[in-house]
Amino acid sequence: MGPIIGMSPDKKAETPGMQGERVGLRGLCGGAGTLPEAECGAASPLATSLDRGSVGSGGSEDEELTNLNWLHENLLQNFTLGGAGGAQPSASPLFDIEGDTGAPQNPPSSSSSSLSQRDLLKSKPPFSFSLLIYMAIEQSPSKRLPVKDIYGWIVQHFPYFSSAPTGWKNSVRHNLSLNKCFRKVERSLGKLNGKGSLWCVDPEYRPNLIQALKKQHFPAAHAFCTPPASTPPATSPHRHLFLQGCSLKESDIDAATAMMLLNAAPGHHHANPCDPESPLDLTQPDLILVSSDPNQDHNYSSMALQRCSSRSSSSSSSSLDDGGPSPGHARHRPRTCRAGSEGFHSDEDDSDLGDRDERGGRPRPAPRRSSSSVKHPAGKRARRELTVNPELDEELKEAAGSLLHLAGIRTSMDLNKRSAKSKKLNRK
DNA sequence: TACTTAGTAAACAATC
DNA sequence: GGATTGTTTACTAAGT
Repeated sequence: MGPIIGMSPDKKAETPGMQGERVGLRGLCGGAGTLPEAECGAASPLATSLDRGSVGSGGSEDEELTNLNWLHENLLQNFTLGGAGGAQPSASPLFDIEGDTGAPQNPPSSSSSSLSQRDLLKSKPPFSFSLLIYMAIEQSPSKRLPVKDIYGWIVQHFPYFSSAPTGWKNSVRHNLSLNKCFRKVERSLGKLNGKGSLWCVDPEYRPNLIQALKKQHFPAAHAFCTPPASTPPATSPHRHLFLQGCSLKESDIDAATAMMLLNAAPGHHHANPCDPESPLDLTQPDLILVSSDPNQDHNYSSMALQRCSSRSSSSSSSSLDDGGPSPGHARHRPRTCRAGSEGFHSDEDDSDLGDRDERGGRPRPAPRRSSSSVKHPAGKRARRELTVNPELDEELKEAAGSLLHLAGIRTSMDLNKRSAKSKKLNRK
């Protein structure tokens, strides 16, 4: 292989702006809201999660309300710039968020922004490819997508990629292959057309991705509670965002996140881990592994949060690393375990030989390059024993109960308690 | 400075 | 045969 010129000149050129964009987009929190379904579900050919929730398993009310959708509907949409009066159907989150001010360095009231909407459309999204893929998959009704549809989703929601060199597709595939968060699912036998496999989010890593999204955006939401020197003009979309952001306390945001995490807690080892219709049961304590309390957050170090302040996208993904199911392994990884999006990898995976067979079913040929480095199979599909801290678990359950109570939701756990209580009363 | 992570480019094989 | 998909390696940039 010849010398690789890291990035093409044009991409290098856009990099400096990226930083600013990312800073600004962290401010969007809407971005969080930008789990695109929040504002563009109507425009998307893909069903919204709400639709899925109601259609999917025909689950109970609890199930629906404790779903990720709950967050979208009750919190994240509040951040959506275009939320009031209907979002622009085809607008990308980026577009929505940046609105007419664009330059994050400028306060919302600034009218000196030189970024036109066209420029914004050409701006690179503030999300890592991992998150983009995650969002795309999560948006799909079946929670699994072929690569092609992932491309499509990304292009649809981030017009930047429609005009970008096709290298990003390579990056997407690269991410899918290397990222442990994504699993390949063979198409059904009666597949109609198309080649390749379907990709889904590994439930085990879903909390990591959610956490990454959260960390990428929620701090920014908090930031919006600090009014700029001058009040945004009434017509500014940022005003909406600003006001909405102020209406939410950080605790509320954490609460929502906790619910997300509860909903997506690892350990949901369904018969088919990628089966979106497999119900989640909040009453199973072992499923709750992630705390909403930063102090209890063993998966995501505060360091990752700090990183988030300066490098949104990267930090979010790096936090995934930190937050891998094997806390404590994230750091001091041997450099041999590297490449692209291996941020989700952990050490034990590196020793997981035969992993590829499980994933793709295709035996890997001998390394093309006679490099001296030891080959480390991706080990992406390694399964780990998830240990649950009982205390943490209990706290989580309590927190979850409180959150659900605040949200007017009764978990089945709660209901069980109540029923038990009523039984006691009845006995008396 | 060393390390980590994300992104990119490229090569290659398999599949459609 | 060409396009697409999936995997892997190598490298750069940026952050810690």
